[in-house]
Amino acid sequence: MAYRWDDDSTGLLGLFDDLVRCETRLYNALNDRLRERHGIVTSQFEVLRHVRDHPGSRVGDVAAAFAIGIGATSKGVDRLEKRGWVVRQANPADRRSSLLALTEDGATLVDAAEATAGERLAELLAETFGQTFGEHALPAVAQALSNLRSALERDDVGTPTG
Amino acid sequence: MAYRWDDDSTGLLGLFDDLVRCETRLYNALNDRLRERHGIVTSQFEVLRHVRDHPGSRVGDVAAAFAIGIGATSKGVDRLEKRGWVVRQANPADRRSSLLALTEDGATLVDAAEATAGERLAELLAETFGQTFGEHALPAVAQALSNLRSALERDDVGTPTG
DNA sequence: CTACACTATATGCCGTGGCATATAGATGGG
DNA sequence: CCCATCTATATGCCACGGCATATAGTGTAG
Repeated sequence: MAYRWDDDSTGLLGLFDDLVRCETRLYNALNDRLRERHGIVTSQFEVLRHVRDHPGSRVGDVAAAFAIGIGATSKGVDRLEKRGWVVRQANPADRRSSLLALTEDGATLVDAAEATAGERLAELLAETFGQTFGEHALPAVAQALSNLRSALERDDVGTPTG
Repeated sequence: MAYRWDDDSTGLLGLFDDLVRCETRLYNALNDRLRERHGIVTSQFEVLRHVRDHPGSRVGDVAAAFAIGIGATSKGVDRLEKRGWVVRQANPADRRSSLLALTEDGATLVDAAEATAGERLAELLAETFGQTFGEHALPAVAQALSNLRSALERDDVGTPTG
Protein backbone atom coordinates (compact mmCIF):
# COMPACT_ATOMS: atom_id res chain seq x y z
CA MET A 1 0.00 0.00 0.00
CA ALA A 2 1.28 3.41 -0.94
CA TYR A 3 1.78 6.25 1.49
CA ARG A 4 -0.92 8.88 1.57
CA TRP A 5 1.51 11.75 0.99
CA ASP A 6 -1.04 14.46 1.45
CA ASP A 7 -2.38 13.82 4.90
CA ASP A 8 -0.43 11.08 6.61
CA SER A 9 2.92 12.12 7.93
CA THR A 10 3.48 9.13 10.17
CA GLY A 11 5.19 7.18 7.46
CA LEU A 12 7.44 10.03 6.51
CA LEU A 13 8.32 10.90 10.09
CA GLY A 14 9.05 7.26 10.71
CA LEU A 15 11.23 7.08 7.65
CA PHE A 16 13.12 10.16 8.75
CA ASP A 17 13.55 8.70 12.22
CA ASP A 18 14.92 5.44 10.85
CA LEU A 19 17.26 7.32 8.53
CA VAL A 20 18.69 9.45 11.32
CA ARG A 21 19.06 6.50 13.67
CA CYS A 22 20.88 4.39 11.08
CA GLU A 23 23.18 7.26 10.26
CA THR A 24 23.91 7.96 13.92
CA ARG A 25 24.79 4.39 14.79
CA LEU A 26 26.91 3.72 11.72
CA TYR A 27 28.66 7.05 12.12
CA ASN A 28 29.39 6.36 15.79
CA ALA A 29 30.67 2.90 15.06
CA LEU A 30 32.95 4.13 12.29
CA ASN A 31 34.10 6.99 14.48
CA ASP A 32 35.21 4.66 17.24
CA ARG A 33 37.17 2.42 14.91
CA LEU A 34 38.84 5.25 12.98
CA ARG A 35 39.84 7.08 16.16
CA GLU A 36 41.26 3.93 17.66
CA ARG A 37 43.22 2.89 14.59
CA HIS A 38 44.17 6.19 12.95
CA GLY A 39 43.50 9.02 15.38
CA ILE A 40 40.91 10.67 13.17
CA VAL A 41 37.15 10.93 13.26
CA THR A 42 34.72 10.13 10.50
CA SER A 43 34.21 13.72 9.37
CA GLN A 44 37.96 14.06 8.88
CA PHE A 45 38.10 10.81 6.98
CA GLU A 46 35.37 12.04 4.69
CA VAL A 47 37.15 15.32 3.96
CA LEU A 48 40.48 13.61 3.36
CA ARG A 49 38.83 11.21 0.95
CA HIS A 50 37.14 14.06 -0.87
CA VAL A 51 40.40 15.96 -1.26
CA ARG A 52 42.14 12.83 -2.49
CA ASP A 53 39.45 12.23 -5.08
CA HIS A 54 39.00 15.89 -6.00
CA PRO A 55 42.43 17.48 -5.76
CA GLY A 56 42.36 21.22 -6.29
CA SER A 57 39.06 21.59 -4.43
CA ARG A 58 38.55 24.87 -2.64
CA VAL A 59 37.13 25.17 0.88
CA GLY A 60 33.77 26.15 -0.54
CA ASP A 61 33.73 23.11 -2.81
CA VAL A 62 34.24 20.83 0.17
CA ALA A 63 31.53 22.62 2.13
CA ALA A 64 29.09 22.26 -0.76
CA ALA A 65 29.90 18.58 -1.20
CA PHE A 66 29.06 17.81 2.43
CA ALA A 67 26.27 20.36 2.90
CA ILE A 68 28.06 21.89 5.88
CA GLY A 69 29.00 25.50 6.60
CA ILE A 70 31.97 27.19 4.98
CA GLY A 71 33.23 28.47 8.32
CA ALA A 72 33.18 25.01 9.83
CA THR A 73 34.93 23.63 6.77
CA SER A 74 37.62 26.28 6.95
CA LYS A 75 38.30 25.41 10.58
CA GLY A 76 38.29 21.72 9.80
CA VAL A 77 40.86 22.24 7.07
CA ASP A 78 42.94 24.27 9.54
CA ARG A 79 43.06 21.27 11.81
CA LEU A 80 43.98 18.86 9.03
CA GLU A 81 46.68 21.27 7.87
CA LYS A 82 48.11 21.59 11.39
CA ARG A 83 48.33 17.82 11.61
CA GLY A 84 50.22 17.76 8.32
CA TRP A 85 47.74 15.88 6.16
CA VAL A 86 46.47 18.66 3.92
CA VAL A 87 48.04 21.74 2.36
CA ARG A 88 46.50 24.95 1.04
CA GLN A 89 48.21 25.76 -2.23
CA ALA A 90 48.06 29.18 -3.86
CA ASN A 91 45.30 29.45 -6.42
CA PRO A 92 46.79 31.23 -9.42
CA ALA A 93 43.34 32.12 -10.75
CA ASP A 94 41.92 33.67 -7.58
CA ARG A 95 43.92 34.78 -4.59
CA ARG A 96 40.92 34.75 -2.28
CA SER A 97 40.88 30.98 -2.25
CA SER A 98 43.36 28.16 -2.02
CA LEU A 99 43.51 24.82 -3.71
CA LEU A 100 43.55 21.87 -1.35
CA ALA A 101 45.75 18.85 -1.71
CA LEU A 102 46.89 15.93 0.41
CA THR A 103 50.43 15.65 1.70
CA GLU A 104 52.18 12.31 1.39
CA ASP A 105 51.27 11.56 4.99
CA GLY A 106 47.69 12.50 4.25
CA ALA A 107 47.57 10.21 1.25
CA THR A 108 48.99 7.34 3.25
CA LEU A 109 46.57 7.96 6.06
CA VAL A 110 43.46 8.17 3.93
CA ASP A 111 44.25 4.93 2.16
CA ALA A 112 44.77 3.12 5.43
CA ALA A 113 41.66 4.67 6.94
CA GLU A 114 39.65 3.73 3.89
CA ALA A 115 40.62 0.12 4.32
CA THR A 116 39.59 0.27 7.97
CA ALA A 117 36.29 1.94 7.19
CA GLY A 118 35.54 -0.52 4.42
CA GLU A 119 36.21 -3.46 6.70
CA ARG A 120 34.10 -2.06 9.50
CA LEU A 121 31.19 -1.31 7.19
CA ALA A 122 31.45 -4.80 5.78
CA GLU A 123 31.12 -6.16 9.31
CA LEU A 124 28.19 -3.93 10.10
CA LEU A 125 26.30 -3.94 6.85
CA ALA A 126 27.22 -7.13 5.10
CA GLU A 127 27.34 -9.37 8.13
CA THR A 128 24.88 -7.79 10.49
CA PHE A 129 22.39 -6.68 7.93
CA GLY A 130 23.06 -8.81 4.89
CA GLN A 131 22.94 -12.09 6.74
CA THR A 132 19.63 -11.17 8.27
CA PHE A 133 17.86 -9.76 5.26
CA GLY A 134 19.80 -11.23 2.39
CA GLU A 135 22.28 -9.89 -0.11
CA HIS A 136 19.56 -8.45 -2.29
CA ALA A 137 18.44 -6.01 0.39
CA LEU A 138 21.57 -3.89 0.47
CA PRO A 139 21.89 -2.96 -3.20
CA ALA A 140 18.25 -1.88 -3.04
CA VAL A 141 18.92 0.51 -0.16
CA ALA A 142 22.05 1.74 -1.90
CA GLN A 143 20.21 2.55 -5.09
CA ALA A 144 17.36 4.24 -3.29
CA LEU A 145 19.63 6.40 -1.18
CA SER A 146 21.69 7.34 -4.20
CA ASN A 147 18.54 8.48 -5.95
CA LEU A 148 17.31 10.38 -2.93
CA ARG A 149 20.66 12.10 -2.57
CA SER A 150 20.60 13.14 -6.22
CA ALA A 151 17.17 14.65 -5.84
CA LEU A 152 18.12 16.54 -2.69
CA GLU A 153 21.30 17.91 -4.24
CA ARG A 154 19.53 18.82 -7.46
CA ASP A 155 17.03 20.91 -5.51
CA ASP A 156 19.68 22.26 -3.16
CA VAL A 157 17.79 21.01 -0.12
CA GLY A 158 19.35 21.68 3.28
CA THR A 159 22.37 23.62 2.12
CA PRO A 160 23.60 25.76 5.03
CA THR A 161 23.72 29.54 4.69
CA GLY A 162 27.27 30.24 5.74
CA MET B 1 24.88 -7.72 -9.57
CA ALA B 2 25.63 -8.28 -5.93
CA TYR B 3 28.32 -6.52 -3.95
CA ARG B 4 31.51 -8.41 -3.32
CA TRP B 5 31.36 -7.95 0.44
CA ASP B 6 34.71 -9.47 1.13
CA ASP B 7 37.07 -7.36 -0.93
CA ASP B 8 35.21 -4.45 -2.45
CA SER B 9 34.46 -1.64 -0.08
CA THR B 10 33.65 0.98 -2.68
CA GLY B 11 30.00 0.09 -2.69
CA LEU B 12 29.75 0.15 1.07
CA LEU B 13 31.65 3.41 1.43
CA GLY B 14 29.47 4.92 -1.25
CA LEU B 15 26.35 3.70 0.48
CA PHE B 16 27.55 5.19 3.75
CA ASP B 17 28.34 8.46 2.01
CA ASP B 18 24.89 8.65 0.44
CA LEU B 19 23.26 7.82 3.76
CA VAL B 20 25.12 10.55 5.61
CA ARG B 21 24.48 13.12 2.91
CA CYS B 22 20.75 12.39 2.79
CA GLU B 23 20.54 12.60 6.53
CA THR B 24 22.48 15.86 6.67
CA ARG B 25 20.38 17.63 4.06
CA LEU B 26 17.03 16.46 5.39
CA TYR B 27 18.07 17.25 8.95
CA ASN B 28 19.23 20.74 7.94
CA ALA B 29 16.05 21.42 6.02
CA LEU B 30 13.85 20.30 8.89
CA ASN B 31 15.97 22.25 11.33
CA ASP B 32 15.45 25.50 9.42
CA ARG B 33 11.72 25.07 9.22
CA LEU B 34 11.25 24.03 12.85
CA ARG B 35 13.40 26.88 14.15
CA GLU B 36 11.53 29.39 12.04
CA ARG B 37 8.05 28.19 12.97
CA HIS B 38 8.47 26.89 16.53
CA GLY B 39 11.82 28.04 17.88
CA ILE B 40 13.16 24.52 18.31
CA VAL B 41 15.66 22.41 16.45
CA THR B 42 15.21 18.92 15.11
CA SER B 43 16.96 17.17 17.99
CA GLN B 44 14.58 18.86 20.41
CA PHE B 45 11.61 17.90 18.31
CA GLU B 46 12.74 14.30 18.33
CA VAL B 47 13.13 14.22 22.11
CA LEU B 48 9.76 15.90 22.69
CA ARG B 49 8.11 13.39 20.40
CA HIS B 50 9.77 10.51 22.19
CA VAL B 51 8.66 11.75 25.59
CA ARG B 52 5.13 12.23 24.30
CA ASP B 53 5.04 8.70 22.93
CA HIS B 54 6.91 7.13 25.85
CA PRO B 55 5.82 9.03 28.94
CA GLY B 56 7.73 7.99 32.03
CA SER B 57 10.98 7.55 30.11
CA ARG B 58 14.13 8.20 32.06
CA VAL B 59 17.08 10.19 30.74
CA GLY B 60 18.95 6.99 30.01
CA ASP B 61 16.01 5.61 28.07
CA VAL B 62 16.01 8.64 25.83
CA ALA B 63 19.76 8.42 25.33
CA ALA B 64 19.48 4.76 24.37
CA ALA B 65 16.64 5.43 21.95
CA PHE B 66 18.69 7.99 20.03
CA ALA B 67 22.11 6.40 20.47
CA ILE B 68 23.51 9.58 21.99
CA GLY B 69 25.40 10.16 25.24
CA ILE B 70 23.65 10.27 28.59
CA GLY B 71 25.41 13.49 29.56
CA ALA B 72 24.29 15.21 26.40
CA THR B 73 20.78 13.95 26.95
CA SER B 74 20.72 15.20 30.51
CA LYS B 75 21.77 18.65 29.36
CA GLY B 76 19.24 18.61 26.56
CA VAL B 77 16.49 17.76 29.01
CA ASP B 78 17.69 20.62 31.23
CA ARG B 79 17.13 23.02 28.36
CA LEU B 80 13.69 21.65 27.55
CA GLU B 81 12.78 21.86 31.22
CA LYS B 82 13.97 25.48 31.46
CA ARG B 83 11.79 26.35 28.51
CA GLY B 84 8.82 24.78 30.23
CA TRP B 85 8.09 21.92 27.85
CA VAL B 86 9.26 18.96 29.92
CA VAL B 87 9.22 18.09 33.61
CA ARG B 88 11.27 15.66 35.65
CA GLN B 89 8.90 13.84 37.99
CA ALA B 90 10.06 11.90 41.02
CA ASN B 91 10.55 8.22 40.29
CA PRO B 92 9.01 6.31 43.21
CA ALA B 93 10.92 3.17 42.31
CA ASP B 94 14.40 4.70 42.09
CA ARG B 95 15.43 8.07 43.43
CA ARG B 96 18.52 8.28 41.25
CA SER B 97 16.41 8.88 38.18
CA SER B 98 13.38 10.92 37.21
CA LEU B 99 10.46 10.14 34.99
CA LEU B 100 10.04 12.54 32.09
CA ALA B 101 6.74 13.97 30.94
CA LEU B 102 5.54 16.78 28.72
CA THR B 103 3.90 19.87 30.13
CA GLU B 104 0.75 21.15 28.47
CA ASP B 105 2.83 23.65 26.56
CA GLY B 106 5.17 20.87 25.53
CA ALA B 107 2.31 18.74 24.30
CA THR B 108 0.87 21.62 22.30
CA LEU B 109 4.27 22.41 20.84
CA VAL B 110 5.14 18.89 19.80
CA ASP B 111 1.84 18.41 18.02
CA ALA B 112 2.27 21.64 16.09
CA ALA B 113 5.89 20.85 15.32
CA GLU B 114 4.94 17.39 14.16
CA ALA B 115 2.52 18.84 11.66
CA THR B 116 5.21 21.18 10.39
CA ALA B 117 7.76 18.42 10.12
CA GLY B 118 5.32 16.14 8.36
CA GLU B 119 4.47 18.81 5.82
CA ARG B 120 8.09 19.66 5.16
CA LEU B 121 9.05 16.02 4.72
CA ALA B 122 6.15 15.57 2.36
CA GLU B 123 7.47 18.45 0.28
CA LEU B 124 10.98 17.06 0.29
CA LEU B 125 10.35 13.37 0.02
CA ALA B 126 7.03 12.95 -1.65
CA GLU B 127 7.28 15.83 -4.09
CA THR B 128 10.98 16.11 -4.70
CA PHE B 129 11.77 12.45 -4.58
CA GLY B 130 8.50 10.70 -5.24
CA GLN B 131 7.68 12.61 -8.38
CA THR B 132 11.08 11.83 -9.80
CA PHE B 133 11.36 8.18 -8.94
CA GLY B 134 7.77 7.16 -8.41
CA GLU B 135 5.66 6.35 -5.40
CA HIS B 136 6.97 2.83 -5.21
CA ALA B 137 10.50 4.01 -4.48
CA LEU B 138 9.86 5.52 -1.07
CA PRO B 139 8.19 2.60 0.69
CA ALA B 140 11.13 0.50 -0.46
CA VAL B 141 13.64 2.84 1.17
CA ALA B 142 11.48 3.03 4.26
CA GLN B 143 11.34 -0.73 4.65
CA ALA B 144 15.03 -1.16 4.04
CA LEU B 145 16.01 1.50 6.56
CA SER B 146 13.62 0.09 9.11
CA ASN B 147 15.24 -3.31 8.72
CA LEU B 148 18.72 -1.86 8.90
CA ARG B 149 17.84 0.06 12.04
CA SER B 150 16.48 -3.06 13.66
CA ALA B 151 19.65 -4.95 12.92
CA LEU B 152 21.87 -2.17 14.26
CA GLU B 153 19.85 -1.82 17.45
CA ARG B 154 19.68 -5.56 17.94
CA ASP B 155 23.49 -5.73 17.84
CA ASP B 156 23.92 -2.54 19.83
CA VAL B 157 26.03 -0.98 17.09
CA GLY B 158 27.32 2.55 17.68
CA THR B 159 25.96 3.05 21.17
CA PRO B 160 28.01 5.76 22.88
CA THR B 161 29.91 4.98 26.08
CA GLY B 162 28.71 7.77 28.31
C1' DC C 1 41.54 54.19 -12.63
C1' DT C 2 37.96 54.39 -9.07
C1' DA C 3 34.10 53.35 -6.79
C1' DC C 4 30.85 49.91 -5.84
C1' DA C 5 28.94 45.57 -5.71
C1' DC C 6 29.99 40.88 -5.32
C1' DT C 7 32.54 36.67 -3.79
C1' DA C 8 35.62 33.40 -1.04
C1' DT C 9 37.28 32.55 3.05
C1' DA C 10 38.63 33.40 7.81
C1' DT C 11 37.32 34.50 12.54
C1' DG C 12 34.50 35.23 16.83
C1' DC C 13 30.78 34.02 19.70
C1' DC C 14 27.58 30.73 21.00
C1' DG C 15 25.15 26.34 21.55
C1' DT C 16 25.67 21.54 21.71
C1' DG C 17 27.62 16.87 22.08
C1' DG C 18 31.38 13.61 23.56
C1' DC C 19 33.85 11.86 27.14
C1' DA C 20 35.66 11.61 31.82
C1' DT C 21 34.53 12.20 36.34
C1' DA C 22 31.71 13.05 40.56
C1' DT C 23 27.81 11.96 43.38
C1' DA C 24 23.62 10.06 45.07
C1' DG C 25 21.20 6.11 45.45
C1' DA C 26 20.48 0.95 44.95
C1' DT C 27 21.93 -3.81 45.70
C1' DG C 28 24.01 -8.10 47.48
C1' DG C 29 26.87 -10.77 50.75
C1' DG C 30 28.27 -11.38 55.17
C1' DC D 1 23.09 -3.40 59.15
C1' DC D 2 27.41 -2.23 56.73
C1' DC D 3 30.69 -2.39 53.21
C1' DA D 4 31.76 -2.97 48.57
C1' DT D 5 30.09 -2.51 44.28
C1' DC D 6 27.19 -1.27 40.79
C1' DT D 7 24.07 2.05 38.47
C1' DA D 8 21.70 6.49 36.92
C1' DT D 9 22.41 10.85 36.22
C1' DA D 10 24.61 15.32 36.63
C1' DT D 11 28.60 18.26 35.76
C1' DG D 12 33.09 20.00 33.88
C1' DC D 13 36.20 20.42 30.21
C1' DC D 14 37.00 20.24 25.49
C1' DA D 15 36.22 19.99 20.39
C1' DC D 16 33.32 21.08 16.84
C1' DG D 17 29.60 23.26 13.85
C1' DG D 18 26.24 27.09 12.91
C1' DC D 19 25.77 31.64 12.06
C1' DA D 20 27.08 36.48 11.80
C1' DT D 21 30.60 39.35 10.67
C1' DA D 22 35.21 40.92 9.02
C1' DT D 23 38.65 40.97 5.44
C1' DA D 24 40.86 40.40 1.22
C1' DG D 25 40.33 40.00 -3.51
C1' DT D 26 37.59 40.17 -7.98
C1' DG D 27 34.79 42.23 -11.62
C1' DT D 28 32.49 45.89 -13.76
C1' DA D 29 30.43 50.35 -15.04
C1' DG D 30 31.70 54.79 -16.01
